[in-house]
Amino acid sequence: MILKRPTESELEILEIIWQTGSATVRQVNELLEQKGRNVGYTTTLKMMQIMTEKGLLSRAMQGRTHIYSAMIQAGATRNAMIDRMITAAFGGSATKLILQALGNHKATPEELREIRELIEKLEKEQKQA
Amino acid sequence: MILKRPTESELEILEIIWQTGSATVRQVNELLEQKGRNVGYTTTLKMMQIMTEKGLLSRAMQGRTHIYSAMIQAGATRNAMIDRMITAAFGGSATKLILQALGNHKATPEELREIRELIEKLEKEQKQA
DNA sequence: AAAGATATACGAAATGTTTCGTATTTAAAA
DNA sequence: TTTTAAATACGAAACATTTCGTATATCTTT
Repeated sequence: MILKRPTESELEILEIIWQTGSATVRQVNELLEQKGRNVGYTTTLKMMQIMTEKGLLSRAMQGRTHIYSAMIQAGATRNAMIDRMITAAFGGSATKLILQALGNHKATPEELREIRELIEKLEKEQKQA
Repeated sequence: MILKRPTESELEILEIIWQTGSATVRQVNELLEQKGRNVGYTTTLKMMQIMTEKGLLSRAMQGRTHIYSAMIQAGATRNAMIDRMITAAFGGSATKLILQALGNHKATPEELREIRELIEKLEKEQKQA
């Protein structure tokens, strides 16, 4: 089966399951509510059933309850999203994306240092190669 | 009227109009085809009509042809996309997005230098403040 | 045991997006 | 002038996404 990329709503659910490791429908629904996303229980249930059909989630019975886990990884999914965005809106240039993100979000000194260190590491690797 | 964010297809059209400045339906349709996006002429027409209703495009008559222009700016739209993505998939941290993008796309030495210089500039600004 | 709470299953309405066929008008070409 | 080409308008089909109501089963409480 071909893995379609998750929709916006599916991503909200995935985010929760990535954070918790695994969760029941009720848990996901309550966490969504805490996030201000008010949606009926059966809606969340249906979403998660569909996501299971699509291969985004898997589930295991425990008593009469399903425990859901993510079948796609957070990192890989985020990378795919970044790729798509770079292709769709940044002319294929990751640098453009990064410059735009850097320019428009106040980063703390620690964050800037963290990014700079990664760049310096990458530059060092390039020199060696 | 509330501005909804553009859909995927709408973004493709916007990208073209941002690049060309303005364009007719036929021009957009041909550029889409060049990009391998094969879609009927009337489909492109309808999309651009809808986008005009939504306030994403505007148009001016020239002879019997409409010349379309973008009503939303590339930079602002890209920022909004980045924001949404950071919120939806990176726990609200721009740094996480940047680190992930940096880690997964081979940047050329020039690109790395460009990013590093922006960071150094931002760090200098922070010291002054 | 009866009543209530809590699960899943599933159909289908509501909404949003994409695609295109057909009608009509106008310009260009034969 | 007749035909062909090229433009817009518009309805509606085809899909995809989101939402929820209702049915049914199973636990839990009274």
